[in-house]
Amino acid sequence: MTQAAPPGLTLCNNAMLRRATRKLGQFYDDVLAPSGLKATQQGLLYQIHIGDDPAMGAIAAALIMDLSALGHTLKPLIRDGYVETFADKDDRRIKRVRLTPRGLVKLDEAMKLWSLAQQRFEAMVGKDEAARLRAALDDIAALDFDTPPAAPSK
Amino acid sequence: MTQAAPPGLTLCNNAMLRRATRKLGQFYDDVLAPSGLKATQQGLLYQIHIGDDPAMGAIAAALIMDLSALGHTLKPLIRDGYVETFADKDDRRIKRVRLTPRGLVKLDEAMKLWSLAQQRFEAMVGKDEAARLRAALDDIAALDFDTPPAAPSK
DNA sequence: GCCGCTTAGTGGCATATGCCACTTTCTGAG
DNA sequence: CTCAGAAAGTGGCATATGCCACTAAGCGGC
Repeated sequence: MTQAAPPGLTLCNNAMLRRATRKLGQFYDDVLAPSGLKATQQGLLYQIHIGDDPAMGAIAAALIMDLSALGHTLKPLIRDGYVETFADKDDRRIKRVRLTPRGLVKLDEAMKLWSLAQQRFEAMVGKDEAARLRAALDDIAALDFDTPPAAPSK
Repeated sequence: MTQAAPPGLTLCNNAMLRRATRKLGQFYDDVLAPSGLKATQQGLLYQIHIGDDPAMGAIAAALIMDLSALGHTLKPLIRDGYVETFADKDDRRIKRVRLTPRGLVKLDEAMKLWSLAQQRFEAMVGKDEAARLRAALDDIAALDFDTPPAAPSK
């Protein structure tokens, strides 16, 4: 099943985005299951990995997610010993995050599975189409919705 | 800020999708805020509205969401008196859902705000681009990931 | 009519995300 | 130096979503 959405539903950009996210999320989660990580967690570990002991705020900004949401999402990963935090040397307000050796191993394991999911997905929609899609999504992520309809001076 | 994602991040189709969903979700939620509904709730009310006393399973299938997740999401809406459920006359396993008069009024109110969000968004990315994006998302939603790489007979 | 299989939901548990109210630190103006 | 205001996180509360184990109801086959 999983038919094309009924005309009425197909019109809302946000609803369609969420719908596709649920679908794709289930797929990536399934493939990542053997690692015990969810796709969101794998993504978060990766984000931390490619950063240089990133501050929580920096991670949240990169992923466009609420700082507190990041804090919550980080908890199970800390609990399971994959990541650890430590205060910045110069600014004690800042809390930096890094992978533990165990987290690094787990990320490696997860990345292999991620590759499979990624490849399977791109084999179905086509590499070009996937790239186009990611570009479109990145554009959306970069939009500036602030300006209330009629933007004032500042 | 909200920079273009660092190269490394931009590669995961799933991560990019979630990231864009968070961003767009915040926008639609903001615009819908005056109604007291979240974009997800407005979407759910709408889905129920355009259906003919849809069964929970039907709604879940249309939105590609877990049946139990739908049940949970429905609770606050029932609590607030926007929707009500009733057993199907012929099959007592089936629980149908419909808007209450109050829910209908609230949906009308929310749809007006939704239109604003929708228009503002499409004004920024362009109507065509938006339509193209929705089509791509619908395609993803329609994919069949079941077949484990090498699909056997049955 | 009875039994096993399937279908539709429910409840509990866990993660994903957000917003808001605070607390702790920093910073800059005077 | 001192204090108001900004910046970075934390905790609590609420919704969004999923998976799994169950329960209740149809459906067939014999």
